[in-house]
Amino acid sequence: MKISEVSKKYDISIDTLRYYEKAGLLPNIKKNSSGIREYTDMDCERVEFIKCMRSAGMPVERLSKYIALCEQGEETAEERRSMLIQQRAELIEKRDTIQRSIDKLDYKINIYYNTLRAKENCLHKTK
Amino acid sequence: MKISEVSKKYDISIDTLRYYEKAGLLPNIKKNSSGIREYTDMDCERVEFIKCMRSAGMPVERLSKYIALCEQGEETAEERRSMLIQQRAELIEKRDTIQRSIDKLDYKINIYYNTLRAKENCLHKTK
DNA sequence: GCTTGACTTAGAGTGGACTCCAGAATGTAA
DNA sequence: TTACATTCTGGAGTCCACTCTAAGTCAAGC
Repeated sequence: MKISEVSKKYDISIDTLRYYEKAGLLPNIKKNSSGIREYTDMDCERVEFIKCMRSAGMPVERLSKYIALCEQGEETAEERRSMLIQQRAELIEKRDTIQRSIDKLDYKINIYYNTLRAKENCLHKTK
Repeated sequence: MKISEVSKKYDISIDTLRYYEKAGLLPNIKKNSSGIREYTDMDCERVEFIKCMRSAGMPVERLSKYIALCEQGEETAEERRSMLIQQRAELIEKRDTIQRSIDKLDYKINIYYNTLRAKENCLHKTK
């Protein structure tokens, strides 16, 4: 796949794909004789994983470190696994923080609702 | 309350508190005769709300707009409410995105677990 | 052969949210 | 009263994650 196809498939800009590559998130992308990138299926899977992690806010640098470990082979499996566990813990924290905001918003939205209804009610009565 | 106390209470840096003020998130902070800020209980409540929303990623600019509406009085209640509803929807989206990442991580962590266990098992047998 | 469009690079620019700094004034404790 | 901490202001600097620009290469179609 060429870069524009990958870009469309995953809805990630071409610039961003090249940026990720420079940042070490997509090592070893093959290029044809005239220097044009050719993404393999494995590259695409990686793009998908990156997209998923980035959308949850995992920093590019940490992702880069994780992928570097992947490239080093089996002996880094344990370390990679513990990175993922760590990341998972952070995301759970983040999710819960967001949930608390949602709860606060629900509370406030309800107050507005009651206030506005009370007002309307009041208008009704004075009619 | 003085700025350093507010800073400690909510774990927000003094610089950030002043930055929020400049950005319109904390309008009308009173200052004493020598120009030193004195935060009222209402200011503090606002700081807490800001902290909650910011920790969930609500942009400073939107927060600033919301607070400006608050300052305009009752006739903006409807608009404020719909801003909160909108924000709530975005946070639910965000929370779900993070959940999908967590699910993906769970899946991967499990694969590592199985792989590592299989390896260990193998070592056991060859002993 | 020439244009068009997709690709390449290195490097500069942007936006958001802080974070730090210099220099001045004010407050507090020994 | 001397020293040290805290506050103030305006503005500069930083970090992250892109995003854009300029200048160039290459393949396909007319």
